[in-house]
Amino acid sequence: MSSTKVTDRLRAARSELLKEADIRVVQNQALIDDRRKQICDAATELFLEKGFAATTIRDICARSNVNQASIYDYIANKNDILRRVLNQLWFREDVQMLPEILADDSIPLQEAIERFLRQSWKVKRKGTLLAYRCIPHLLPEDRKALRIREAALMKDLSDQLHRRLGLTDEDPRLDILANLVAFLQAFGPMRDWLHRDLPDETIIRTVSAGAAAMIEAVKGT
Amino acid sequence: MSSTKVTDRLRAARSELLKEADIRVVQNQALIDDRRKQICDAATELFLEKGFAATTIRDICARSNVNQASIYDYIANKNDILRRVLNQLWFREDVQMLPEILADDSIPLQEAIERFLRQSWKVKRKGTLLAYRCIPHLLPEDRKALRIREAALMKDLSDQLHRRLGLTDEDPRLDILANLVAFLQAFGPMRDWLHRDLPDETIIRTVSAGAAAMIEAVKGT
DNA sequence: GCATCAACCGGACATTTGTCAGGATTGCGC
DNA sequence: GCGCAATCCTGACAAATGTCCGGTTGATGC
Repeated sequence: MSSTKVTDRLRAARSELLKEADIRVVQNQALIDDRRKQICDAATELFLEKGFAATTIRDICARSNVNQASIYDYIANKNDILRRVLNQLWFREDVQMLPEILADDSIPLQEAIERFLRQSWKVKRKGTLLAYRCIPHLLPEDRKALRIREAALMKDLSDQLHRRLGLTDEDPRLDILANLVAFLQAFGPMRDWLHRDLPDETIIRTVSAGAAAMIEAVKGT
Repeated sequence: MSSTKVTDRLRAARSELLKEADIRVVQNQALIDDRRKQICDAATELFLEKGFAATTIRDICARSNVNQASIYDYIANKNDILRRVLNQLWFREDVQMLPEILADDSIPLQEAIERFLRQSWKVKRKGTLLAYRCIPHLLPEDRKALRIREAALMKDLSDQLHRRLGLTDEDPRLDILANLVAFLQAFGPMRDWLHRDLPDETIIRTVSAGAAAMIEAVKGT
């Protein structure tokens, strides 16, 4: 299981976006991009405030200043908006995934996790929240795409952990650890209603140290 | 900060249920209890399957075999159903809270967490899932009740950890750890779509060991 | 100044939703 | 068998929602 292979699988999984409808009413591509950004920005705010199901097209139109009829010249339907928002916020190209960081052995485990969480919380907070909250509203095919992506990520992550710990044989606990670390990515976003008074940096460092200890603990059987 | 005081605060927080409306149409209390159970059971399933907002009163009536008009003789409205369901599943009296278990020093840290997670996952799985998913749909006052309860729990938990670790002065990281452990309660329920092939016991033990290591790691600065 | 066409929008549609009034039904005491 | 109170349910209402038809506006090229 060479390192390039890992990267390939990751890259493949990464391109596994949710399928966005294409609409051929408006032709000016720059305009389309503009309006879609307006729409998705408004939708993101609203989905986070009120949830997907409780947000109406009218809400989105009002906040984005797009006409209720015109909005269908830019998006196919409400679910299409959710897909676009998730593609933007959850499948971000500009955030390194943890296995990528871990592949560089010059970075200690704890520091790697720290870097991962810091990036993720800074730039993907909303996306994480949205993903965890909106999974039930996705269509089965979209949920499948998500699962494929996540499974590939987990596989690479557990491979990297395996390598880092210098284990020789399989250990099912690695899968659990991989899932745990991924889950911790949601800790900050999901529980910020409870510890809004603590500085993010303190949280990031404590969680990273904890995660590293958790992983190291596997070495001692 | 005596141990009895801790228990008092916990008991107080525990009684902080969400307020259920009382309706004075039907008088037979046994009947009321029966019907409410039917309704809440059906609602629980549906909320988990389709989410709160996407579930209609008609859905609940159909699955619970309660008439669409009669249902309002037993519950006040849709939100009232959610409150009752959460009171049943999330505020359970029959699951020990972690601070209670930790108060008994004869139980090692890891084993205490293990016991907590095992109980919680066996009996509160649905409740946990529901709570995390439905918080956005609660009315502000209900969310406040939840937050009060959770804050009290976190305070006690971090006190117990403080005591267990034998620390002498305050450490803000204890709050974070307390929140982390509480968050891990949701790990099994929330990510079971990804590791359905691993046996629960393996997961519980790995997570508990990890959590214990995470906590111990604080001692070594 | 006019024709053309891309972009915009007023208003409406069919449906679904939460809710409940008021009549129908049931079971019980006598 | 009758009367009565407790429970059930038919059917409806107003409001809200996703969607989009068909007309209007405005800029551009001539």
